[in-house]
Amino acid sequence: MKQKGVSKKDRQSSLLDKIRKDPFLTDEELAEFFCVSVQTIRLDRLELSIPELRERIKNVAEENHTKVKSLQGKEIIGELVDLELGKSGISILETDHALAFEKTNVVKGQHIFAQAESLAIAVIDASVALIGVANIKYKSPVFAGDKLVAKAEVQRTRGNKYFVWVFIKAKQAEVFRGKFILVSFNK
Amino acid sequence: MKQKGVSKKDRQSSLLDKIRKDPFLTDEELAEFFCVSVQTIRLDRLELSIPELRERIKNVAEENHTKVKSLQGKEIIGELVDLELGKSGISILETDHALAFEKTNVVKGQHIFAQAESLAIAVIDASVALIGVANIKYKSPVFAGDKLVAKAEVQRTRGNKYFVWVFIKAKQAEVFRGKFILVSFNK
DNA sequence: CTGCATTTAGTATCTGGTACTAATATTAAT
DNA sequence: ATTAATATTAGTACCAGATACTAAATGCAG
Repeated sequence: MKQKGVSKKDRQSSLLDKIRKDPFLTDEELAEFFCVSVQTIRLDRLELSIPELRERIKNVAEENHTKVKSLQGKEIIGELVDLELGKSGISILETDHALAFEKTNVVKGQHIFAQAESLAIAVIDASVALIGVANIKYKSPVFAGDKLVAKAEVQRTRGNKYFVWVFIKAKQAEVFRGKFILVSFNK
Repeated sequence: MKQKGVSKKDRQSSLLDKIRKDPFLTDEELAEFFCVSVQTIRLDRLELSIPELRERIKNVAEENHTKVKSLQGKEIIGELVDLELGKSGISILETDHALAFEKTNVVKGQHIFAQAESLAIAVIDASVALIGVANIKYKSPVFAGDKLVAKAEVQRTRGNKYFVWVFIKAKQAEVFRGKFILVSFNK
């Protein structure tokens, strides 16, 4: 049951791999690659229930289309629910497994940090502020599903420097606190 | 030059919008929506140089396919160039405008933080570690294009807790330092 | 040599189009 | 109202990349 080197089984598993790596290949290109006829590729796809090129492309597009949306929605990480420019702000971040470590379900610190930082920036005015120094403490781990409520308060300003405290709570408990020193550039 | 309500111009700008929002619509569906013939839709697309459905889907897919790849490639943010598990590690992150504020070209703190954090985790072993506490200082701003070299060192371990220092330099100058306290879960 | 799996070939058909030609509104201006 | 320009619709031929189906050719193993 062997031919010029590769059996049907080998070809099929290799086909799966090939298509997984590059879903943009036509049957014709695949046929050429495997040195078989187009019909053979089609039979293989049928047996492995791999959809046709157009379906594959559509799947990739659909998958990531929704992903991009959710990323765009997070220009400011978390939802800004209150804002007094130059004074204070509140944002809420609904965490989920996408933000957490797979095995432990613990939300990655960078997301918590990003929420705090983006809120701190929003309070001053995102477009022209920059983080100078931050002093941060994670008080306790956050688990996927927790709703994070971040409060930012401008402590004081000195010239073009802003000192902003951000506290984040999940279920009443404080999980994060940090001081952000922001420098404004627009005179 | 007006018909049952909508002029050509209105229809076309509305068409642009419609397709931008949902690139997965066929000419037929669009024709039905606008109550015109399929040919009219095709003329409109021609005038507005909107590609056909399959091209649109392909574009979405391709765009996000590469995006997903680069995100996957950044599971560890920055490139790991040296690693002694449980002891130390070095990663390099080439920054660009995508990581920076548009107007000021200053790299957002969260990316620097993410590099440091992911390196700290990598040194211990990503799969089972978690950030407990971090104490961070941004020493000076980083500009898009700067190459960030992060060094991590495990200072000491106590039980399942690891104390890791991370320093990041850009052009010899230290731009970041932080202490990460990691807790390992796998006994 | 026989028999079954595998591979190849070929035809009809489908979708969602392009490219092109031509006819038919619609409407503004004279 | 008539005419000219604009907009819309209709219809045909064709294409890519397939599916679905039938049939023939080629292993290759027992």
